[in-house]
Amino acid sequence: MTSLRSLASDLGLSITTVSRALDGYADVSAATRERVRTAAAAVGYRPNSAARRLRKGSSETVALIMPTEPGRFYEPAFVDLLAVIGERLAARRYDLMLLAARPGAEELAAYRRIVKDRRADACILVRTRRRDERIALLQEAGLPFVCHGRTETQTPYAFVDGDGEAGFREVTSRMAALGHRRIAHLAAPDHFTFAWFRARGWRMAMQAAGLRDDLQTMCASAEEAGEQAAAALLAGPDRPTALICATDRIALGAVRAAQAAGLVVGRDVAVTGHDNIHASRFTHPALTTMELDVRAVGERLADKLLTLLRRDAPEPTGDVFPLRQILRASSAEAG
Amino acid sequence: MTSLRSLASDLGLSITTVSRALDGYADVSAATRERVRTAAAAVGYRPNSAARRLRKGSSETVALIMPTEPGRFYEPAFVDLLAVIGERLAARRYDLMLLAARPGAEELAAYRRIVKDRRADACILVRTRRRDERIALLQEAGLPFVCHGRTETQTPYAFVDGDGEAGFREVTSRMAALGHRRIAHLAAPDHFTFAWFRARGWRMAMQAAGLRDDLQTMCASAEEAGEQAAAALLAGPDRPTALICATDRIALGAVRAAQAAGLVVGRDVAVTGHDNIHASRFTHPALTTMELDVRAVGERLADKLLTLLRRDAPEPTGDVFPLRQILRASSAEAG
DNA sequence: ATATTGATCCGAAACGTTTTGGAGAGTCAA
DNA sequence: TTGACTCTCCAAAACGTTTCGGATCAATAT
Repeated sequence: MTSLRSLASDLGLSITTVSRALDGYADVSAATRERVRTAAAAVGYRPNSAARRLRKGSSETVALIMPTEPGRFYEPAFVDLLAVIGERLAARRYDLMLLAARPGAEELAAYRRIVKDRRADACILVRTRRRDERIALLQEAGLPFVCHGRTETQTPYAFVDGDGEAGFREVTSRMAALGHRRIAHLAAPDHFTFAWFRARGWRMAMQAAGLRDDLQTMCASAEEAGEQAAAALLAGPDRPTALICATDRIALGAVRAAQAAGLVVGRDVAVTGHDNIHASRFTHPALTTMELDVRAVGERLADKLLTLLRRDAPEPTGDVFPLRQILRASSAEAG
Repeated sequence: MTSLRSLASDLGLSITTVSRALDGYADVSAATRERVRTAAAAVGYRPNSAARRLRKGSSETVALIMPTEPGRFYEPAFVDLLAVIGERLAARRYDLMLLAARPGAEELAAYRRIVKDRRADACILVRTRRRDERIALLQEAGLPFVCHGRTETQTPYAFVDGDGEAGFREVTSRMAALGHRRIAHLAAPDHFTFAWFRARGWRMAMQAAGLRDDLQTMCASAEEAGEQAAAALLAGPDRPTALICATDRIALGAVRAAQAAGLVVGRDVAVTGHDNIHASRFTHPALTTMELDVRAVGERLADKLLTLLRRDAPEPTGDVFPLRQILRASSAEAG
């Protein structure tokens, strides 16, 4: 707990000078600056964050509010994302504050509190929806933020997202090229932007291949939901020969439904997912899927936020990352 | 940004009185206390946290440092745990600060920084190891903390853990009761306390059943590692008929190894895990496993921490939660 | 009548930092 | 000699809260 005061008296300087020396003002001679800095380093001085925040009026904190669903919140590589973002922010002396709130009123209230009390200098939004009230709230409040995922809005905003549309276009046209004709899409709820883009990619590929694009069912991104949805599709009149699932969790359910229907996945029916969750490599058969570089995404998110936090804040921009396709046995393209 | 000052002048009172009224001191009459409180509620006054922290010398923050492995950090229901803890702490106006650090020197340095700079009033430790330097560091520093998981130490400390020993004793003796004689244990690295307890539970059940307890292999808690370890065991001279895996991820690998060896899981060989990860219900066959009540654990962790943070801090205590056994087809007991 | 007590209230200091608005000393030019 | 300018440095205010040590006044005790 060495304070600026004790440092100053040790050095025979004023508090002002020590403070400014450490902050690198031109105000203080190079000699004393060096002297102050070595002394500060020697005693391991680090400014008291509460005092600094009080004085500067900023919190040096970035908030991330997890939308916790009534059941469970599941985001594929969320923990890795948190770790990367946390590291990156810590390097610039920003704290990462984690909050949890149920989507809806409680969630918005949490954001409003952050704005009103200046609890954070910026926010990270995850699980963005096509219509996302959070965006407008933060834009009006003028609080910098960056989204993991896109939303539908006119005003520019900062985001990082995976290119689900291209990814699903690619996997779908691969299936078409393999000779599949009835290729169904098991979509996640389309108020989530990611689900909308993936469905769009599938549809575009179907149209490009001249195939009917009405074999689509929507279900929650969970194994049970995927199982039910797939069972219904497979029991229908025109049984699909390929199931393009919005997420790996849906795909795991679909695999089970197919097996329950007596089909051999990878031979009678192809199944593909998205996320490359750990289990996807170890199901039987292993799941064809696609993957985002979480580290790259996390770093980009943090970097974007940090630039927004500078004084000369530029226009926010969005980045879309390509997906890496992973071919496995469930789609009969590889072993 | 209503301050105590504006509130005071609005009410024609001093800052002192308003502050004390809000804090409920007996110092101020019931009438004015009520008057102040309604006024504060009306304008939505909330004390500036930086000022409060500066003055009180506490940070009103709880830190959680994720040990990020060189590869990836994986903790079964970590996100849910975070959400529950975050909610619970927020109700008492504590912030949850999330940091990431690689285990070892970097991690310890992070804890030291928290201690030295008083960045947090308390810590939550996850992934505790049998020999855990973090414990001693925090105990010496006198910083309150609570562990998710146990460690080996003489001094009392606060923890919440699942009763892995009982859980594994139970599943192992169930296997023995079903007639299995060569029951192997695929253990996680035994510097993790959880792995050590699970191995112990298995061993005790084996001895109680009069079976040889040397069929044990250690491997990382990942599918690949489990697959290799299981493959080796199954290729050995005395092929085990049951594989008790320390984690579901290991079990998923074991299932695959068994299938690769031409065995039918659930008939030729039983496989069980721990965690009840999402995928475990949707593998083929579904995985027998066991589960901890994450919400209960998270709430208990937070509550323990909050009591430690009171002035009259009592002796820290530890709680062990029972595991719920989940019988599925992989162990040929059900479904 | 005076001292004592209790109930309310308040002024001012303190927490540790950043920043404003100079002060003092030296240099240079006129 | 004076004025202007530069280079260093610093005193003091401010951020918004909590808390210490009274102050005021009425009621009660002596």
